[in-house]
Amino acid sequence: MPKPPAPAPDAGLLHGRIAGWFEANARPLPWREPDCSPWGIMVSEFMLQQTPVARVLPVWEQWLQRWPVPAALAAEPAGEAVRAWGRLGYPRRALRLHAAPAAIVEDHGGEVPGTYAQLLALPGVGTYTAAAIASFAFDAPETVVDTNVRRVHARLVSGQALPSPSLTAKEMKLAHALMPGSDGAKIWNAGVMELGALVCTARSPGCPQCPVLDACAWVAAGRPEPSYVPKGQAWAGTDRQVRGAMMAVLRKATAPVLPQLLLGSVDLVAAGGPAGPGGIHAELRRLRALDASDEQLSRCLDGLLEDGLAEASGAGVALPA
DNA sequence: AAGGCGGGGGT
DNA sequence: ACCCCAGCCTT
Repeated sequence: MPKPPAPAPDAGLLHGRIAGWFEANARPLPWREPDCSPWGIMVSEFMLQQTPVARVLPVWEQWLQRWPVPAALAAEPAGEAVRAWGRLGYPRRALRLHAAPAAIVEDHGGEVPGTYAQLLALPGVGTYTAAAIASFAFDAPETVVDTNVRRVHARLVSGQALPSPSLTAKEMKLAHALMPGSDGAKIWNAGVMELGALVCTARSPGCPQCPVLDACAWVAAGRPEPSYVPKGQAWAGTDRQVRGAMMAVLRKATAPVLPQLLLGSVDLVAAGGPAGPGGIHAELRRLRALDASDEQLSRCLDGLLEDGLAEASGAGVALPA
């Protein structure tokens, strides 16, 4: 009788090792506590889209205290969400995290829905976030693939230093194939993510601490260099920087801001106002310090209005009501 | 498939 | 200085 080819890799071994490592090494994050609501998990997932855990923690605590259920946030103006978002970055996420509860109230009786398809239909919820909420909040056997998971799979199974620039169908197929039975799905999803975040990091992986070091294809291959160089995002001088500075002004403002102040056509001293640190005046000076052109300032303000991150209010501009 | 969209801490 | 982070949406 011919010997069947050994499955490569031994998924069962990986499941046990990573689950054991996770139980012993997982960070105590509040959205992982057993009593955390699906809403709390959903808020964490929105905030964690491209923002590291350490910066999310304090803002998440404030949001959950202020808006303990989706309906509480849905009842507020969008601008309150944008203001409470603070400096987490990508403030469009705050708009979406404000719009999602409206859809939850409208379509799901105020309760975060529990299926992948229902979640995917919510504003700001893509394939990753839908799978993550379904898995972590509802223990649904969905396949969660984020940047950490992709990197772990690339190394452990594919022998590559880094995953491809964008998620491919082949990667998703591999991720599905590696999933354990539904009993272990949640721990597997969370465990692989945590392994990528704490040990199998992008820059300097802690291979000596890895629970699956002996099974790693990348280590077996001698840890080859990445086959491509990730393209970094420019920052200085970009519209994103200017938009961010304008949003910082609007968050600090307690009244509509005259557009001439944002566009730089009025002298700040002549405009008066409080000069103390931390106020709107300080944020305006930071905006001016970018030395953006009139065209760029105008383009950025128009963009913020277009995006709904700001709106006209009387003679000025303010966060959306 | 590619590009826009924040911001800060680690290296 | 540069890199990276629990991505999503539009073109």
